[in-house]
Amino acid sequence: MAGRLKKKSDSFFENVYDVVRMIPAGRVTSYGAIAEYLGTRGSARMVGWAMNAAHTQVNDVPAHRVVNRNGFLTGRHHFGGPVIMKQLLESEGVSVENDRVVRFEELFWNPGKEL
DNA sequence: TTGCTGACCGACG
DNA sequence: CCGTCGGCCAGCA
Repeated sequence: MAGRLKKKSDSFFENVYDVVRMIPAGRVTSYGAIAEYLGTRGSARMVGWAMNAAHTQVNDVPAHRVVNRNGFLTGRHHFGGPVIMKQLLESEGVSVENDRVVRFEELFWNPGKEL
């Protein structure tokens, strides 16, 4: 069998999407945490940029569960609406106030730790 | 092809 | 305390 069971991520983006999809509902993570899990801690920017490309993906990428290190919804403007991200999070039971995730530290999901 | 940008993070002064 | 800069990598003109 020639090989690869899974295409092992042709792109760095695929890796990011895979991690983001693993985030359980009602939980949130940060760009840096994903980057660190992928082994590229310094490339946290690419994680955010991957989210931008995620919009082109047919698969549902819960990018709304990804926030910055402070728990602020930095990318809320990229969902097609400034309140979409907030509503999605609240729909999953995550309280968002002042563009910030309430009890972010409690809801924080570490991909390298939880897995 | 080269160069710029980008939803971040951490360090430094 | 707050402002600024560097780093990382991939997509796009």
